[in-house]
Amino acid sequence: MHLRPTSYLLLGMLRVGAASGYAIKKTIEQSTQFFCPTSPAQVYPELDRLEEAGLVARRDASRGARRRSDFTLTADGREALRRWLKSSREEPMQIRMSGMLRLFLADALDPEEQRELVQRLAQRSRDGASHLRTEILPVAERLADRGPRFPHVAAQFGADMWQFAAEWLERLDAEIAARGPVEDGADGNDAAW
Amino acid sequence: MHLRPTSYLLLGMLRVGAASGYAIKKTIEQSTQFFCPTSPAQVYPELDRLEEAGLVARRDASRGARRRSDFTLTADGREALRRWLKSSREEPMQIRMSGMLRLFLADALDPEEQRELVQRLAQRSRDGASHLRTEILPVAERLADRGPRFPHVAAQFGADMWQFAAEWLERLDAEIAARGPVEDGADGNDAAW
DNA sequence: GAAAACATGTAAGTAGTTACATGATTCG
DNA sequence: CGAATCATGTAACTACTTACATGTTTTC
Repeated sequence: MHLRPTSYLLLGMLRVGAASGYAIKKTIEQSTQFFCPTSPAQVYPELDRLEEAGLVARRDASRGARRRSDFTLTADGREALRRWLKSSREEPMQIRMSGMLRLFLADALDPEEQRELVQRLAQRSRDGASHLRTEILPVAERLADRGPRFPHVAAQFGADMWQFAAEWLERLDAEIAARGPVEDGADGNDAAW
Repeated sequence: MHLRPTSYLLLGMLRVGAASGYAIKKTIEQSTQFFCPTSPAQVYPELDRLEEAGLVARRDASRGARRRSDFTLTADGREALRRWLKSSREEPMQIRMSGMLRLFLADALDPEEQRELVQRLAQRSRDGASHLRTEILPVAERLADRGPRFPHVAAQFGADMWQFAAEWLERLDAEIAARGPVEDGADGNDAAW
């Protein structure tokens, strides 16, 4: 069976102790959502698939009338995760950041509007950094005390990337401002490519 | 009609002079592929949609028996692009980078293997930076001479982000190395979350 | 006893991919 | 004249999202 990044995410979540589908979904919200968005509607079917493949074991954990399953990694599941992490066949190199496309297309705006756009993108980058620092990092830090350290590493990495982006965009804004009133001219549809 | 980021990408490509579906596809490969992947199979149907919505105008440009269409932005299309760039309703904040997920899950590896992973990710980040600098930036620079400057800005931004990531990961590798032989202990399935 | 959060899922739809099909033209 | 590239598309599939459906338990 073909495993996707999402599959490995679930295996990894089980590995660090999130036992039910619901717990996985919650954990994702507090940790990987910012770089690997995963909706609840993916979690349950994917757990079924993983069970079918023998990578996770389901155990009934219903309490009273409330249906509930707990999952654990099987030896195969553990091995599949390790093998994937060790394989050097990586996904294509991409860095997708909301806002990059707008930046790329900003020539369609007047300089004043360009600055507004760049400032908005810088603000959002600052927001991203601060969200990670206040909401995600503390959780990851607590987790690191008891074992898994890399969720914290990843959160720190993300926060630093956002911070870097914010500063980069602030510098860009200053540059646009410094260039003063337009001397561009290329506002039409100049066939330049 | 609902327009997606891809739609605005096409409008923007037409704006800077890529006239045919094929030209757009080629231009994407040389510019936005790294942060906004778009397959050829998306381009032609999307152009149809944009034409139907009156945002682009098709002009027959067949030469001999070879069918071919050229497109231009209509006033509506131009306006739609500008409106989107000015709207502050932005996509959710995300920074998706291949490799982040592996980093997040790296606790499943032994320290030696963790370093190998981190080194591999650093290498790929360096590759990303150098790809942008050698393949994408020069094209964007030539374009900037004749008008649109932001493709160059975006490429520079991307290259700098990759560079920052590479350096960050190199530091991480050094830290793991400095921590010396394992003192971790949490290799099992400790329910920590 | 109402609201929030727990817990699990399905249905319908969107976005995007891969792989293929077709043929024309240009270049060495 | 064969290969590469130009040029346009379709079919089938995969991944993922949004919105909904359903009921339970805990907490204020």
